[in-house]
Amino acid sequence: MEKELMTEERIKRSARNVFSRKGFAGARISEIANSAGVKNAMVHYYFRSKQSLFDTIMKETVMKLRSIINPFINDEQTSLEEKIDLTIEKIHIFLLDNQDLPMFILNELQTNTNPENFISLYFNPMEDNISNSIFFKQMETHIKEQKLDNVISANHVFINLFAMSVFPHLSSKLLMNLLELDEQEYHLLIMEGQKLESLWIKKILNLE
Amino acid sequence: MEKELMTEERIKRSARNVFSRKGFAGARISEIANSAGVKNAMVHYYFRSKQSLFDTIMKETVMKLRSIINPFINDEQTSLEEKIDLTIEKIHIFLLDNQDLPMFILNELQTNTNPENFISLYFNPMEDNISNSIFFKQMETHIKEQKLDNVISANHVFINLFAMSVFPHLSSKLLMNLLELDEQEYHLLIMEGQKLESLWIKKILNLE
DNA sequence: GTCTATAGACTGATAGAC
DNA sequence: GTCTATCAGTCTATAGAC
Repeated sequence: MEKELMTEERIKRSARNVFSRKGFAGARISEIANSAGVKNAMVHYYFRSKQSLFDTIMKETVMKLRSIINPFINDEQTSLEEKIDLTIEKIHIFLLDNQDLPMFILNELQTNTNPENFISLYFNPMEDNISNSIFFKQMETHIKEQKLDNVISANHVFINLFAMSVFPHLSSKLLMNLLELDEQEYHLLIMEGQKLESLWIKKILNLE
Repeated sequence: MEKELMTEERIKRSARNVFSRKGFAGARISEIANSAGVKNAMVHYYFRSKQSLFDTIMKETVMKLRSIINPFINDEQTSLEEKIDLTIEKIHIFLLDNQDLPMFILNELQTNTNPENFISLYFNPMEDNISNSIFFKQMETHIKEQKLDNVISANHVFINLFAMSVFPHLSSKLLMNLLELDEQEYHLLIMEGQKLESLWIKKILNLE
């Protein structure tokens, strides 16, 4: 029983790693098994098939992301300003620990012939719908109050908020090369960037 | 001779499509061949192997992107302001015609065990190095003149400029779902976003 | 639960006729 | 240049011993 949980968890950890580096099609059961220190058959014993192992991993990962984001996105107590800071900070912290996650999600989304089904499989259309969140409504209200609504919409702000927080992690390898930075320098740049992004989004919104 | 070029071009067009949707590992020679209206053996006749077909496509695509970006990145005549507008505009136009390109490049970069080799295979470290471009130097000079250099660096601006122009295309499917927009609405949003991004980058830099 | 052995299906690549 | 046929290798998945 003790060992059972150990093995299952080791396989999942290895699978997270291999799937996010190679994608579903490129991942090999043998690599997942080897890297977990077990034989191929064990992977099938615990998860039946490659596809169901993948689904398990993906569901858990998205769930973890949702559990971090959703609570304060819908918190009525915090201000728009606080939410902006928090979102950017939480996303950065999460992605530093899960560097491969954005590619993991986007990659399989792209590969899938039916993206709508894929998204509805892992996301909850009611809870995860940003347009219905308190955050979104606060943003809309602010834009109207500041009379910015003839130039921007909440959608624009959200897209660029995600762009600025996610893209640096997503394209780290390419950017490190194009900007000629080593891993440490780039890491430092991302940390500095976090504060700047908050500042910029607020500047765009005439906040503070 | 006439037919030779036709077939070769049809295979490449089909390969571009399949590779960017499925990635290298997920792509099938048979799908590329079928979609091009030829038999499997023809793909090998013209391109010898799956890998060399992929390399050909990737090289051509990156070359096309470079040929669009590099000329005005290093144009001494245009101002910093003009370069910002132009970069954002050119990237948007290019990505509208090549929606799958960012994933195509990033995906295979991630998959590769040795990203440095991959990048040096398709990019030219001398010409494509942003840090050495006129654009980058103009940016640095401006930041110093405006005494912004204690808060931002040219690197930050470039990362976010790319983030804002590329990310909306990269994550279109996910964002359309999370924001509850159909293809037309999202397309309109991206077009509006283009002007805003130029404005925002300039606002950040105290330009105009 | 874990192992070895192997089935069964698929895929990239080549040979050879036309 | 284009086709059919087929090989050789790889990979997922299962059967069965322990």
